[in-house]
Amino acid sequence: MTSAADLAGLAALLADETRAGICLALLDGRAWTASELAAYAGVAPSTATGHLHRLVEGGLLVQRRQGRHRYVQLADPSVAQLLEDLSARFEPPPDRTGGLRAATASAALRRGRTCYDHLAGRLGVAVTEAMIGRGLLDNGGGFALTPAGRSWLIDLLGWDPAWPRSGRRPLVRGCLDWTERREHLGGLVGAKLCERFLGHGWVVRIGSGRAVRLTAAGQAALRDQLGITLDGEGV
Amino acid sequence: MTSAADLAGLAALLADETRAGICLALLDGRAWTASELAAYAGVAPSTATGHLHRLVEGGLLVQRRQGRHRYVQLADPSVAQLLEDLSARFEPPPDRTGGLRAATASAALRRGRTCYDHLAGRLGVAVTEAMIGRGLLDNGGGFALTPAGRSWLIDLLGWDPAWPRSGRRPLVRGCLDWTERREHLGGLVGAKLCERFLGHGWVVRIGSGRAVRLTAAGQAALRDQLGITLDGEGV
DNA sequence: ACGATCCTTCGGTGAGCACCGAACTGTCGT
DNA sequence: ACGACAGTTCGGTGCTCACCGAAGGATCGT
Repeated sequence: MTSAADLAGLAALLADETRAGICLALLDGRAWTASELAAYAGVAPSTATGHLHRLVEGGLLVQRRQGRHRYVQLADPSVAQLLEDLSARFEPPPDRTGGLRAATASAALRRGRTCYDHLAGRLGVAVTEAMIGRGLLDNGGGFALTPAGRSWLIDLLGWDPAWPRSGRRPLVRGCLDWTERREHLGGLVGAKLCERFLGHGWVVRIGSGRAVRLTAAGQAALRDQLGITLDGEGV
Repeated sequence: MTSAADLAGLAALLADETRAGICLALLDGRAWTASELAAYAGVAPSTATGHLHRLVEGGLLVQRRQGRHRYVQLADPSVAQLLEDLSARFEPPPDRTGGLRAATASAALRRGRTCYDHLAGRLGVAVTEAMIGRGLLDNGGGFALTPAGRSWLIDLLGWDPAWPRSGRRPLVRGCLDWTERREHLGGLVGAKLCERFLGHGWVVRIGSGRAVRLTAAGQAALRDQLGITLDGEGV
């Protein structure tokens, strides 16, 4: 028997626009630092500290301290699921053939989607895993780029990851995928890859959401570049 | 793209303990009057009025005016789903074998569960439908008990529904089942039946949530008493 | 050792809001 | 027509809480 106080307490965590914004930002699966989130939400660092404490206390977020940084992240794929369920009430009505459409929409999301600015879902995970051994090193809990990976990226993107970078965003970063329960590739390289995939029409967005579909050109490119075969399909 | 303000606004509706309690009460699918809810939540009628306005405005509840009464009800099965998703975070962890377990858990809920204090799901609907024509009258949108139904209950429960009752809770009441999209039996009789089913071990709770499972004894009882056959199973 | 950076703790301020009682409107029963 | 009852509107009160700036760790780079 769940008490009303429990439910109210959980809801109160999301009832503030700043905290809600923080949670939505974290929906990308990345771990953000406290000040990144403060800047993103447009509040003072001291204010963000308080919010993060409440969210961690409430079990929605987990934190990891690393030197003088405090990284926070959604606690659990179920939290992401919850946030997406809540957000789903605002998306344009799924309408038309109701249940079926909803089911195929969620299937499409599992198949492929953007996560923040990189690829996720089965597509994102497949690309990531194909890159492992082709230039991406998976050293348990983190990714790294080998020289071979660097030249592969230069060939594919015409972009050298070793170029001096402005921001401090890491080149490669693991990002937990909550439909696949595996990591996919985030970070600057993940974003560049996604940009190129979209730019070349290898994947196209389905509607206005985050779901993407692999095109025929994309299938060919994946076969040539990474030696993997995926069917685009569906809807 | 869902804005943080939307999410915060939705969450704020549930972030108050009184409103949360009202929504949980309405999880039984019944339509309550404003003063019933005020009494239930322990606040003044004027306070309840305000809360109900906000909840209706926010789309979580719908209202129906009938004479001097104002009946409110969850707007939609998806609202009930949302409330259950949120509440699920407080039930002891379903754990073990993760994803599969989650799928079977939701299947178990569809199969049989308690709804407030009576039976719901396929089990609840099957029992209700078997009782129709055996003493339960379905006069479109409401149930009523015939004399035959009364003696059936006396035989089965050793409890006479015609006894003077303390509260004002109706004897029988239809309760919309959002997995079956049919009505099942609520009210005092529904509660007594559920109590007896549990007390006799005809159904047992699965874990500590609301899901229940029909036992072998329960299958026999349903066959003898109502002439229906259901398989218990799963998990 | 030094300053820069990240984060935290601590008052203080202001707005929002949950609550009530009292007065009012509408509906029902007799 | 009358009182009883369901619900509403309207001030007024008090608490919670989001926010900031200033000051104080803690850690990093040099």
